[in-house]
Amino acid sequence: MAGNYSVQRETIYQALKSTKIHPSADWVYARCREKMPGIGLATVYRNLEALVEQGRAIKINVAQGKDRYDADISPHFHTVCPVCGKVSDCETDEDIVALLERECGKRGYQGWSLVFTDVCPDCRTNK
Amino acid sequence: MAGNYSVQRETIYQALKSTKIHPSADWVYARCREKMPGIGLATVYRNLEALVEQGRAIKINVAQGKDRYDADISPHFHTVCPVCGKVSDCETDEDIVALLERECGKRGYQGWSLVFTDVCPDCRTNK
DNA sequence: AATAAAATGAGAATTATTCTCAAATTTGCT
DNA sequence: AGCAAATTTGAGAATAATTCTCATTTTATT
Repeated sequence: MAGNYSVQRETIYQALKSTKIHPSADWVYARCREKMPGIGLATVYRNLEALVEQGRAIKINVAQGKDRYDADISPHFHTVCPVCGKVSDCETDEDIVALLERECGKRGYQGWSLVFTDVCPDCRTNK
Repeated sequence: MAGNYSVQRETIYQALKSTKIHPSADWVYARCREKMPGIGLATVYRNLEALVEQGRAIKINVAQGKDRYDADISPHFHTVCPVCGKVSDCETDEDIVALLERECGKRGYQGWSLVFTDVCPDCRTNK
């Protein structure tokens, strides 16, 4: 297999690793442009997908339109704010992780995703 | 509060209740047009959202673009096929449900969603 | 260094969803 | 039942997110 590396891809990966906000493609694009003004949006989309395929990132699908990405591939839970769509990490109970991993294996599934709904502090305040 | 009823809304709800495929808006649209040829696509989108707000349906966010809806509002798990995006119900372990409900309450969250990744039989065959 | 393979940037194209608004339906009242 | 106010509809335009195309550049292989 040839290829599999480009300056852009690593820049994108670094940008993704640098944050815990579970950014969308356009956030990553803006971040990358600071270091690499010529980078294209399509390149960002392409490489985020590539990172997911390579197992270096995960994609989180939530309402509010945009797909979100996360370079933290360890098994963990997320919350989504039903008002603004913000995705956050939340306390991840290791016993539940173990249970889900076991359940997943038992059923022959490839993975799981546990997402809680939680109005975020910002949206709770502005209400 | 006035309003809150229309022939269209009930037709859309019936269409959604009639299937277990967790359809997207366009599927519901096509289904409704059989009984009500003049119905508009925007009406379907509007009412699916309304049903979710009323707690009569849930929205399932998965990759592959389209949002999916489900008139089954009982707590249950889903699988998503990473190849074709199909959403299915899967065996829902009541002990895990109870655990997640408890965890949710303990944390003050409003709800949870547990989705497993599983290549569906069709995609397993065509490979 | 030469060649093949893969990735890029730009913008066009596609897809899903939301918005706008005049007309129609439904609701609440008398 | 009849009427006004409120809500909802259908059609198509508008928006937003993502994917595609393709000529050029970068990376990998010899």
